[in-house]
Amino acid sequence: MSASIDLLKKYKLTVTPQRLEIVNILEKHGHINIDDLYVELKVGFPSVSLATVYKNINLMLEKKFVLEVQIQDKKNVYELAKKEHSHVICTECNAVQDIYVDTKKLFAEVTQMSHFSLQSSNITFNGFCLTCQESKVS
Amino acid sequence: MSASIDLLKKYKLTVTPQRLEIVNILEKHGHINIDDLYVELKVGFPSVSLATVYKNINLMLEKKFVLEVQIQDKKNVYELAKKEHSHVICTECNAVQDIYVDTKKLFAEVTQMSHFSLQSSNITFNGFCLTCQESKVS
DNA sequence: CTGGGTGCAAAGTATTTGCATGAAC
DNA sequence: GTTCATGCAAATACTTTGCACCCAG
Repeated sequence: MSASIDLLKKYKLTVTPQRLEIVNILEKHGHINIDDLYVELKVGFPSVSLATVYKNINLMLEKKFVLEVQIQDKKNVYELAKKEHSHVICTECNAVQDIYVDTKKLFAEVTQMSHFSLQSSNITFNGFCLTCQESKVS
Repeated sequence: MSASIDLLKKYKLTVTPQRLEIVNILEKHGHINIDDLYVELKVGFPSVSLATVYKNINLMLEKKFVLEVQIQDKKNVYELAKKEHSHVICTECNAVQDIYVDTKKLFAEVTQMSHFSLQSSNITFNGFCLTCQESKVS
């Protein structure tokens, strides 16, 4: 995947096989937590260390092409940065779905009420995904 | 403060001086993290242990009359549960302000888009509070 | 009294750091 | 060749647990 190489170069990070694979795993999963990322990285790099995962994710967070998503009562997950969006999380199976909500009005409303100068928002919804809703009925 | 006593009794928790003070501190601060809570609790109870703080906060979270608020890149803060609301957080001074946003439309919109059956939402905004805006200009 | 709470110390979990070796450029 | 990343181990940070003693009801 040369797209991953380009991404690393764009952000002035040395291209290493481990880094490439981290980007590919993020790409593939959409959202993944540190431990799962580590497990999956081990498939290709059995001797990789958790420290390497942390160091790289932290670097990518600094460069802001990876974002951290906090999920109530669960471990943070990471995703490649793309168009700003919100998340819907399944309480049952932990699935994370991106959702594009128009926050303009909300921003205006909150700005007026709070008198803050707003920079960003974190919006997540919790509930049950279609699959888990169905399996609960049965 | 008998209100705090009533609150503990309502949730079937033994009334102890430490617990009362924790509730009072939460009441007074609105939002506070574990460490600050611990420091403040020590004023009245110099020999209190951090374990006691954790145990009690966890109990209160279970009983759901205290809520945890996750803040991007900062330590979680805790608040007494009240009418559902969102938060605006100052990136500079960490001030947390409650904000009452109407989420009905948002819920409907997101339900339709995601096909999730939604239970709850977490909405936080980040920016600069009035005080910090002013001190940045000067 | 008796059950539950507190405080201490130890254990557990999560994350970061320092450093020697080795890979990238 | 020089810089930077990796992997290991140790250190740090955060949170939970077990247990002896004590307080609340």
